[in-house]
Amino acid sequence: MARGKVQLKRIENPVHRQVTFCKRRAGLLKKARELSTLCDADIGVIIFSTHGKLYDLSTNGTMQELIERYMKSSHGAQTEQPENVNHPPDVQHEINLLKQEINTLQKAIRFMFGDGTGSMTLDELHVLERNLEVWICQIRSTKNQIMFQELQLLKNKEDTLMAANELLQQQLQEQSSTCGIPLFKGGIHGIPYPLTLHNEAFQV
Amino acid sequence: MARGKVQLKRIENPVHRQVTFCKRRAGLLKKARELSTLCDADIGVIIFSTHGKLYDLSTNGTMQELIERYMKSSHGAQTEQPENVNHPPDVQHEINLLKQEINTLQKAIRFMFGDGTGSMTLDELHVLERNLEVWICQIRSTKNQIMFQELQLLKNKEDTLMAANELLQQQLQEQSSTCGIPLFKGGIHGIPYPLTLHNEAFQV
DNA sequence: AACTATTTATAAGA
DNA sequence: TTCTTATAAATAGTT
Repeated sequence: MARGKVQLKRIENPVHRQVTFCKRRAGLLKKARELSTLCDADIGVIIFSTHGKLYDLSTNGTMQELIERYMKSSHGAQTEQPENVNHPPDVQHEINLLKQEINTLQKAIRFMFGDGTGSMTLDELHVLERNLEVWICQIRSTKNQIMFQELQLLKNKEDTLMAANELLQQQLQEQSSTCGIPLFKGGIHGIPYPLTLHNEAFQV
Repeated sequence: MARGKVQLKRIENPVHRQVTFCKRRAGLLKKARELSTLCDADIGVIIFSTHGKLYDLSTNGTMQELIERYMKSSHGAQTEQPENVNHPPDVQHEINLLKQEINTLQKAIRFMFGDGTGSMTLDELHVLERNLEVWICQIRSTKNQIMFQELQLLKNKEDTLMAANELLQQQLQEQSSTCGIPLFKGGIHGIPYPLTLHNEAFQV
């Protein structure tokens, strides 16, 4: 783009091509980063050079995450052969509702980070408050579920350990009575459950 | 890049942001195609707009193929590191905290939209719950502020209207006593405050 | 969507 | 490779 117009075809001179590749690659990645920053977009760029060397960039999170998101979204994506699909009105309505919700959420997140002033209307705040309450309920329910599962897990562990303990005690007892060697002063019965874990984590 | 330098940060005006997104997205994809053509490179670009809409381009073959090739090559790739170079440790700490928070928020939003399953740990859920509670408090406070302002506004309006009423009544009275024409049967005093608005919106 | 005044990117040269 | 610079391209603000 300077000192001469460029022909839009493969550069045959390999040195020239390599130099251009470096420069334009840097330019492309810079543009991608700028677009991401300015417009709050999530962008990934993958470049394989002629020689198969990989250069990549993902502006938010890892490329893995972006690719996963891509896999989920790619049905009917705006793949650069633009076929502007006109949705039927009911679908469009659904879409509009979702967009509105996303918009509210974005505003909400901005609201949360400090600038809390004028950006949201009373109605939006009201809706958001309701949503957050529902959200908290879901979270509490999920927390309970998780804690319950862990509790069960621990109980199972406890049972297993108790059974193991009993077995070990029996074996010890047999051994000591066979060999005539008491293992502890006062005999084994002074320490009723030597290996029992007294777990009190969930006894609140 | 024209008619004024651009600040490298999120464009707050949503209309402006959308326009810039369209223009620069087109620019980025064009650059990608040019680089691919000129330097015989294999390039893929994935763009998610703020609203989650997907735009993509892959210059040779399908994006699927490119992604597969990426998966194979990505070990030790020339990944563009977001200048994570020498931050002082305290700054790095701050950055890490923010990244963690962003991560939690992203998970949270995914959580909220249905898939509420295993993605979040108990600790993350706990933190999120706390944050949401704080958030709700802020929202309630903002709502109160807004409502209080509106209340003041309405009271002022009421005062103004009452004063206007009184003035009008006086004028009517003078007029009727001057002309000797009673405007209503039973005289004006039968309707004490004809123009008073009985606003009960905030008397809950 | 079209128009420009400017900024940015970069091709060629050093 | 890196820098410089003339020029092509991209695009911010405007209509």
